[in-house]
Amino acid sequence: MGKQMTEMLKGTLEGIVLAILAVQPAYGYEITARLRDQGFSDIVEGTVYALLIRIEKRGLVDVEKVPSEKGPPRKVYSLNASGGEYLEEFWGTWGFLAERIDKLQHHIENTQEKGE
Amino acid sequence: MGKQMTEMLKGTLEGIVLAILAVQPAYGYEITARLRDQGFSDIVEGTVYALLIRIEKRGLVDVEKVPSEKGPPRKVYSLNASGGEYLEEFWGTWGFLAERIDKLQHHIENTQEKGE
DNA sequence: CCTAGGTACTCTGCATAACTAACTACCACT
DNA sequence: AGTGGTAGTTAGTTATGCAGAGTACCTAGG
Repeated sequence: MGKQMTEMLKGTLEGIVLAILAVQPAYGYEITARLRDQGFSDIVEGTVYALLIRIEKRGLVDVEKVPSEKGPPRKVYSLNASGGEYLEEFWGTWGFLAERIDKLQHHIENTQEKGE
Repeated sequence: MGKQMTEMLKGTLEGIVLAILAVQPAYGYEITARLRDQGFSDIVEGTVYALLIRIEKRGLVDVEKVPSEKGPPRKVYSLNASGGEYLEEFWGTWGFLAERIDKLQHHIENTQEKGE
């Protein structure tokens, strides 16, 4: 989706993945596939795996190794209490930002109506 | 506002500043002050100036030096045609991302209603 | 047997962008 | 001379996503 999206995903991708895990536990390959289904077609596998390791190190998720029928064992991640709090914080930050940006956008629309 | 906001601003701050300039031309110090007024209380001056230089190098804005009564000359930035296109693209990218994230959030709310 | 391909995860190096923190410069007032 | 508000610059750090290659496990076809 281009450079703009890449930069915008910094900081939001983490929340997106945590939100996916809040619905139900999942493993990396599955999360990547789900992101692709939801329209994030350019998100790279390596990015997701790195992110998962990061949030694991921060203690936001619990991990369980589960054997797979079709390949190497899966690392199934699930959101824990700490991750839940962090996700709440994320919603707060996101909400704040989204509100300001929406206001700016509407302000421009109104300006253009009157102005040009 | 903390680390989450810092990361989330990557990619969006640029759009925010371009949007401010779309309303009317402004200089760096003024933009910083306006951002602070709008609730981005922790945004650092250096960040804004660096961003302005970046978008100038990319040709998204025109610059004019205007003497100030109260200090060094101001660099007044105004959005040009190229910047306008880029801002349109930004709205598209932002809209896409905001839509997915909002859907995820509502999905979680519904899941929690039924589930726990 | 061994090659191709799907599943699943790891790793190194790179680019970008925001932050920290200091600095320069101009002006007014005391 | 010193303080403080205005206005912009710079060097170094950190965090995160991408590119691209590699490892490992399993199944099916030639």
